[in-house]
Amino acid sequence: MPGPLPYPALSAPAPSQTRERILDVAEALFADQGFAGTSVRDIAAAAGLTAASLYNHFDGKEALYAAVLERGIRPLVLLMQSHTGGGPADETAAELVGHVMEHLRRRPHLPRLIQHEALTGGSHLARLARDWVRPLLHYGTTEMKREPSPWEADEFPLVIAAWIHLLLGHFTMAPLFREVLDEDPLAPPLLERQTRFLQKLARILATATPRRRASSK
Amino acid sequence: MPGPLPYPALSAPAPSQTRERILDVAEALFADQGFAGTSVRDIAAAAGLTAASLYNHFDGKEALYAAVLERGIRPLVLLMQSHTGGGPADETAAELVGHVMEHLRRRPHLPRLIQHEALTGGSHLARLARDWVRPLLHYGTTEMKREPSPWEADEFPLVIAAWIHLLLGHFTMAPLFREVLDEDPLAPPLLERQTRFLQKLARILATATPRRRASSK
Amino acid sequence: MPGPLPYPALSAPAPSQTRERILDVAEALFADQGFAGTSVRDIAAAAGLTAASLYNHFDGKEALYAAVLERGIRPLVLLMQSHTGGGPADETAAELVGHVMEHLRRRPHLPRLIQHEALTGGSHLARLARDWVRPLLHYGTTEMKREPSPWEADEFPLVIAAWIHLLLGHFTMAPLFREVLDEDPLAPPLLERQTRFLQKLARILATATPRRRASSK
Amino acid sequence: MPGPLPYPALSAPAPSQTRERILDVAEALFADQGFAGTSVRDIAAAAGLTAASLYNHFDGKEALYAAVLERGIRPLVLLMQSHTGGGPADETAAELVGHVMEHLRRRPHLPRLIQHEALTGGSHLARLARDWVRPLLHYGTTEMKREPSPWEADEFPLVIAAWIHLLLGHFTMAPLFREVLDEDPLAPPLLERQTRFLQKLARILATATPRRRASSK
DNA sequence: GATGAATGAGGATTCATTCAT
DNA sequence: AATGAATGAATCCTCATTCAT
Repeated sequence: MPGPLPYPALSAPAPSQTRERILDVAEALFADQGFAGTSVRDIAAAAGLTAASLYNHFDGKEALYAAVLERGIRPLVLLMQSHTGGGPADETAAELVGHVMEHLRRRPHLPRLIQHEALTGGSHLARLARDWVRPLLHYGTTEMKREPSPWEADEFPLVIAAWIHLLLGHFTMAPLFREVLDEDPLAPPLLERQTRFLQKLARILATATPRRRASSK
Repeated sequence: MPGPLPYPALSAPAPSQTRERILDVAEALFADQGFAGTSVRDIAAAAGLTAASLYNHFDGKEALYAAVLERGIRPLVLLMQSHTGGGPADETAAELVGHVMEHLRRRPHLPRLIQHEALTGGSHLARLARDWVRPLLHYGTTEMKREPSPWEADEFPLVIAAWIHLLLGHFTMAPLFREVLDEDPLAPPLLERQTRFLQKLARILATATPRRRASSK
Repeated sequence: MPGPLPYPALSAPAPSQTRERILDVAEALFADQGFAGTSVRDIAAAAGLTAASLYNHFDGKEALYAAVLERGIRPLVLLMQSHTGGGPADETAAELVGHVMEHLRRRPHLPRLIQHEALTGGSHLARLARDWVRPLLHYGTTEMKREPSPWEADEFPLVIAAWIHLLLGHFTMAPLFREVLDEDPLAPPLLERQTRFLQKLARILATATPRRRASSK
Repeated sequence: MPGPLPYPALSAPAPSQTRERILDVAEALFADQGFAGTSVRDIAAAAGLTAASLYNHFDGKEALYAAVLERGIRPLVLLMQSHTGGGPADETAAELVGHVMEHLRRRPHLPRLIQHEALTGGSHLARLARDWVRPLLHYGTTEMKREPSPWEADEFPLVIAAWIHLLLGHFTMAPLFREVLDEDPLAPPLLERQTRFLQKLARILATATPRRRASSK
């Protein structure tokens, strides 16, 4: 049932099929090769255009990149927001993991786009941090405060970060593990196992006895 | 306390101070901007040379990159090998985490180099997989078989991968989290906390009840 | 009387004035300085372009060179083919000499292009040999078999080669002889004398008594 | 009497074995690829040296080229001089052809060096013309005046030039004809046949009826 | 909307040459 | 006499971008 673009722009004014096609191929190429490693000409060619024609749709390479990032990250932000009102912690965490994995499964370029941007410290990092990481941090911290957990308060951000690493890492490291596993990390079977694995981990951590520091307190 | 190059090359034919300097700056620049985003001229300039002079030391950009990768990864491989003979699982895991973190602390560019390579599916991935990931996978799997753990056999590779994501992610995502945390993820205090956090996680997982199959089935 | 390009390409997809201009100046420069001695920038400049612009018309220096060679040699090949049906040998030889000289007079760069290619053993030699020398060899040999001549069968190829040396040599050696003669070898008067001289030689050889080897036979 | 390098060293003042080796490989490379197409580094490497070391023996690329040319052409000039006093024309011509061919057989790079220089109109053309072509022209003209021949006076230079084209062409065109003949033009058998062919041609021309002016006018 | 053509800036690499060792 | 290291200039070519059509 879901199309290639799960979050259908909500109310876009006819997204100009060509524009969308450019965004698609640009997303794939930027995710593969990063901003510096991708040429406008290659993007245009992959979209069936000349480089010159691409400038009828975007103001330049940088603007195109921004659009790709924006289009990719907005749904992720929305997904986070839609989970801010939660239930019992042990379920919510596993649920959220499931939903995020489901989202990334449909947009497998996204983690690599984010990772590229994080690595090179690009100019969109600030927005990424503000719109995506900060809310997530806030939500996660709030959640962890509500329920007992093995973690100290000053570890909360590290826990959130760890979940991001686990979720994205599976995608960003896929080419490396593809070489060494028998399966493609991005193929459905392994994606499902990874999802269940992470959910299991979430449950283990949720039920882990927070008995430490009993003496230190 | 130790110098910047803890693993003294083991078999260098005369480190040629300039060559080493080039490798240093190239490592930093490649880690920051990736292969495509880094220009030979910039590397040379950062090393106090002309681009032409750099070619007296390396056969080209690609060869320089290979040398950087080689120099960076070899110690990591050796570190893995030196831990293949382990003690009680619960200690070994935390210990290994500590040692790896200590190593990465001294060579903070390494995780980003690896991540860049993994993202772009570069030509050195195969070597990376063979020399580093595969042994690690083998060692970890063996270790997990020896002791009870919450994980099924088919989850073992995912556990290893997860640890890699956790260890490297802290470094590769540092620029992103720097924007949102009050601290620099690569500064000593947070590095130490991350180390202890991961070790704690290791212990929690090691002692988690392996209630699998018994109840779920 | 006709223009500079007597053989109107026969099947050009739109000569694109600029492209033709580039070919013209490239032909002159390659003929003067050879492939290695000619820079793309110089060609572009001579055509009133930037080097970058030249790449909108040709895929690279090598491709441009190939196009120059192709454009130069094709008419020569066609000229040869149009003379394959001959009359009495003594006339045909002199006639052919006249036609070839007339052709070379209009395209004086051609012999030097060919000579450069032959000297450096370039990658287009094989094509040159196949399309131009081999048919010429075949035709000449056939012709010589039909009429008595002073030459033995195993000398036929050497005779053909000799004619090539005589025809091209006048052009390829022009700069050298310009220094020592009072006239320019490529100026009309001397070109005409050279033509008549070669035709006279052709007639002399055609009528030379083949009395040799009378005893050996 | 002669210079430092007439034929095989006869009495050289220990020509610095290395210098000679450089000259040898430079001659071969310049003959193959021309001046522009040959790099100092390649020459040095072929001589078993570094480019820097080559500068201990020659003042630079241009000087080395000049030395190669000088060393190659001087013997040719001497050869010409030694034949200035001739006997009966019909023998002298064939004899001279034989001697020149013999000389070129031993120094097969020479024709290509000369041809390269002639093609590119290099800076050594003047010397070449003065020392080699002009005497040859003078000698040949004188010789032709002494005996009846089919040629008019104003054709004399063309006859000389033709002989040069025939003699050198066999060598400069060798790569082209190698592709199309069954034999290597520079291998002994074909070299001998070419020599006999040219000598035969010389005799034919020498005995051709000088019916000029008488009938044609 | 699309494109061919043009271009300045910059990409990696090679070149001939110098100089201290 | 030989070399490693350095370099300015030049090599071919790609880049992102513009503009008239």
